[in-house]
Amino acid sequence: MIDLRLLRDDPDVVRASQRARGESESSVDALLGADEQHRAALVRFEKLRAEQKGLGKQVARAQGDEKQQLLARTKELATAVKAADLTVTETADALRAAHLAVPNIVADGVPAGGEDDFVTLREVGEKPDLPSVRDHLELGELLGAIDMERGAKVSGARFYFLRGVGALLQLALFQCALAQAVEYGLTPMITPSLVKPGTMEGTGFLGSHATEVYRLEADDLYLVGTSEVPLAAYHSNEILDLAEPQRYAGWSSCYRREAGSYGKDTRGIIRVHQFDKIEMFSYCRPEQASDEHLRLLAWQEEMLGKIEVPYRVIDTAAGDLGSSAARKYDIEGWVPSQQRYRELTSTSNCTTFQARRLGVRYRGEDGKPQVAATLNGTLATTRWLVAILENHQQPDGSVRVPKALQPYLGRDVLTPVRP
RNA sequence: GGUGGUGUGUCCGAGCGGCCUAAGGAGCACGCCUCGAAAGCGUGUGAGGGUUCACGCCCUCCGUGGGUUCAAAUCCCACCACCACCGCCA
Repeated sequence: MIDLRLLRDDPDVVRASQRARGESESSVDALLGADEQHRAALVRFEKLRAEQKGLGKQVARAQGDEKQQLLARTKELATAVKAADLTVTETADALRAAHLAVPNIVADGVPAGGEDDFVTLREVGEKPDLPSVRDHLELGELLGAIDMERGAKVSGARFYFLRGVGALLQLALFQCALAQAVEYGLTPMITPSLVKPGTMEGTGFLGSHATEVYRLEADDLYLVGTSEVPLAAYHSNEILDLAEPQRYAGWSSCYRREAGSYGKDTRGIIRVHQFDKIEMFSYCRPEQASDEHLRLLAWQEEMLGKIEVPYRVIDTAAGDLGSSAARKYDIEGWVPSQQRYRELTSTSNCTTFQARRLGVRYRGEDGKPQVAATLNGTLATTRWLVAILENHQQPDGSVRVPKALQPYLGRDVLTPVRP
């Protein structure tokens, strides 16, 4: 949710942000109107309520006839108060709905436009020169590392088994990532994969992402699509000490319905219903957020360096940000079989947008609670295996293990289990 | 799954229809005392919102959501969490 005070003081900033996203400005005016109506309703209610409380005290003291007269008046008042209260509730609900409909204000410097209007900040690493290219699934099958066929037999399309060196490789990658996180002072976390509706809603994933989310109807719980959800809600309705940013690295399985992506990336483990991920999450003061964002990005690049995969860093355009983010950087790794870059990480600066909804605050210099800023960024996912396998493949189908992962895997090359 | 109990401010804890504008204590902050400290004494001590140029005034919040009443922390209903015991499973 955006800051309503900012909206009242400077609605044009919000309108400009909407234009950059390619979204309608009418939602801004709807929010302004809802805010005004709500405040008017509040004033009316509070006036009546104050009168009711005052009279209530007189009733308590009065006797006989006087009491009866007072009771007659307070009865009328009670009806009026009830009606005014109902109006407050209604306008509050309308305000909330209008509030939720306005996405975060785009940060200065974010490229305008849609999905294809990103700006490439840099390209790093040498693309491998491969005489013949096997894709990750072919390699995964040769190595006995990925079993899509049985994934489909057991669970359906877009499910898979990681087996043998595949399972070990993922664990090695994740342990490596977690070790880096710990080295930089992040608190490692293993988080719940099922969350309550309020948690899912509070983190903003029931908005435009709603169709992406698995819901367990019998228990009214949701499967998370990222540990960002439990990590963001972890400190909800708390007042934190943010002298230093509080940083976490959450390890969880992630579940996505991938509705509307029929036919896209149907081969292999690039787009699947379930995968694992280590997600960094940071709570900090708003004025530190953009520095913190670059810090998360640097840590992601360090991890990419460790798996020795060529990548590019892109500054996502406003129209492709998602509602919570003010700015988003993606790192895309080179996928030789597709001769293009594919998203491996994403880091978002949500400024105060997410924290406001979740009630995450800190004490400012004056001791008053202020809304915190939140940021998140990927540190490793199952999809990285695609880039690792393909970029380090050798003509015989074996795969070189990046140096940084060797200690965690206990070997420097993965060899086919069948020719 | 069943039965019973509990849920109050930073914490402990009283309150069980109307001076609750939430007692009392602890903690914390400041001040006095002191060479300094402890003890003691005094003062203050939550969040959100509305309104106002401002001082201030007002409203909401006693697990959550409903309800009863002129009036709810207090009564009723539902839900949630925690504790205890029983059952079941490992």
